[in-house]
Amino acid sequence: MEGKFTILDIARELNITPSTVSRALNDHPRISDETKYLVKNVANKMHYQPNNIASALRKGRTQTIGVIVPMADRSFFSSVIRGIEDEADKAGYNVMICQSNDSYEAEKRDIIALLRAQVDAIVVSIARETTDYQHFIDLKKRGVPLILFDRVHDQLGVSTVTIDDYNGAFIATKHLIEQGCRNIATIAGPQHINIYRERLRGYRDALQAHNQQPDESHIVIGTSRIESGRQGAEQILNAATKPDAIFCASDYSALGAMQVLKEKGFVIPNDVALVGFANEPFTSFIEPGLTSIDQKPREMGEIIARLCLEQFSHKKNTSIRKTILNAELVIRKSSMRKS
Amino acid sequence: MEGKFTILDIARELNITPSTVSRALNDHPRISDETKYLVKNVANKMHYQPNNIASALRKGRTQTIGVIVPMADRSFFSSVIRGIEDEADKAGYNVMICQSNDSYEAEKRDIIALLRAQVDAIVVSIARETTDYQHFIDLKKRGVPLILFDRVHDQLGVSTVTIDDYNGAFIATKHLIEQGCRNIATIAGPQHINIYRERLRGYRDALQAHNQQPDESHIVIGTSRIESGRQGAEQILNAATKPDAIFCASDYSALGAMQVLKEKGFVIPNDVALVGFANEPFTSFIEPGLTSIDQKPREMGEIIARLCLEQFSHKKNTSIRKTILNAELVIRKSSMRKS
DNA sequence: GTGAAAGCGCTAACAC
DNA sequence: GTGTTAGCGCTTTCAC
Repeated sequence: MEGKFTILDIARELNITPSTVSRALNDHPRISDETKYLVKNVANKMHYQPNNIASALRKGRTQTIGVIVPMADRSFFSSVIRGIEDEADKAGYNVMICQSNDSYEAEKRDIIALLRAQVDAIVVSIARETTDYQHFIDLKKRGVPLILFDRVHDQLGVSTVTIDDYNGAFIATKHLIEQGCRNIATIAGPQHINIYRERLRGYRDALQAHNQQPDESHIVIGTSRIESGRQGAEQILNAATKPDAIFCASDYSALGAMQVLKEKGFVIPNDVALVGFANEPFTSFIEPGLTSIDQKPREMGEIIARLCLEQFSHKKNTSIRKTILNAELVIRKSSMRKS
Repeated sequence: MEGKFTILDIARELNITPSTVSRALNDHPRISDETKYLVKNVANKMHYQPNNIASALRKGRTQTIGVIVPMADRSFFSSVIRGIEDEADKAGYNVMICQSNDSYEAEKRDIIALLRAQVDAIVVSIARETTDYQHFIDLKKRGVPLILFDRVHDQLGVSTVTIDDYNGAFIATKHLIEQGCRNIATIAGPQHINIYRERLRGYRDALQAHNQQPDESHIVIGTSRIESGRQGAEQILNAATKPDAIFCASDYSALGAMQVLKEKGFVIPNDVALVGFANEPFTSFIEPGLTSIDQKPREMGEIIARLCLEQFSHKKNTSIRKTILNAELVIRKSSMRKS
């Protein structure tokens, strides 16, 4: 009972050929309106469902975009995916999602799975573990359109979509300075990942721009996970000079830091102000609310989808585009020392 | 540069026929080990990638499982998906994920998209808005294997995987009673959804089993969202008798309730104890930690995948299986009145 | 504006 | 144990 009818059935019904039916269904310009009308009518009556597999085989395209994210349960990533889906759906494209779980091996497996599924393009936010980019280079060689977002790698010569991480970190740090903080520490992310490098740079430059020199013992490199935030906070609190603020390159590390600060009896923001990065929903419902940087995930997803669609139409034209969205500071209690 | 080589290339190279190559690649029993070895060797050397589209067209199966969840960014759902992926991957199956966003229309669109993608089975956790089940009936008629999980509908005659929501609610309520609570309110979920009906029933029965009669003004029906928890808590606090505990059918409504309780100056758990449902990660990092019911999402996903694979092999045999997993109480500070 | 014919890459009877 | 043959359903060049 699967796909009961085929274009052949429609053709027979109308005493025309399958080619005409195919063309009519696809709104081919040289088919008369009458034929189109007739064909579509019969198709509807028969509840005809096109067999996309056959179409894909013939056309060599599946109308599917593959997406690999480190973790689908981070609101940032799932929102980006939603954005991609929205735009892709409008153009009749499907989206296939894989999670790398921040693992290099899983990321490679995911790429193979998506190739096996014959997706028309692959969209990736690179796994934390990944330091070798050969699998992406191979992808390019094979001619599969590749688009990177958020956690990107610049030397790959592919289109990327990111937010302005540098500026996000800059305005976050500036905000802390404006709140009167004079010893701003930071829990950064892995420095082999572009976004975390940029965030650290933004932090440093903001301090310098306001004539503060960063205290190197106040800069710790961690990951974007809760546990790493806990360790980072411990380490910072053990430094010679006490911090009065911590800028975290991730909401999750900020959360870990918040836990440690509370456990040790520090009052947030009065003793230590806190800023995270990503504007995950939980930032608004923990106590105190966590000031963070919004990354415009939905918008990002829509842009990514449009980039894919563009590549599909222009075919050869490999115009590489680097899109950088504005980061936006969302102020909550964790950093409000002045009313 | 896509899939450069085909079985024909391998066949020519070895002076055998494509059919033999196909059989060798698929470990057909009647092919000699030597031929298999030879074929696989050449395939490797050529970096041969099978064209699954062609295979799918021929076999009428795509080796893909479609999954529709209300929201992929709820940890519960993303963990279930991870479980499905793990098991599916072992059998060479892909997983295609769609989000209904709790919308009936989106759910119908998702089903069409998955059919268009010609998935071999569809796995669904029903959207909140959905009260008409015709689209699922249609699916069954078309012969597409359908498996429901968590938010299921019993009258559909399909395999389902759920946890024991009744018992989960029962042990949660019992736990509150054992902590000395005598006025336990509840913020339930939409009663047209099986899981929320069961949870309410479990709550009622636990009270009765301990000779407490539920106060009807302490039972409010909401959704599984934060805002609904806020409203529910307001309503319960306005009742004639004051509650000393609230059992929430969702972690998110529990979170909303927690916010309201804190804002009004109630101490949790001493004034009002709180229990949620789902064991979302945030339950462990809010203050106080939220006692909740773990739904074994990973396990659930694995079982779902295995059910799919089973259906693929038995083909016709429509043995319907209702799997019910045990719910597990995870006690945190929000309900600990006794040490 | 429509038809004829070939073929995308693979699989599965049916042969022997 | 391997070859022959046909075809999954659709698209697309080339005709006219």
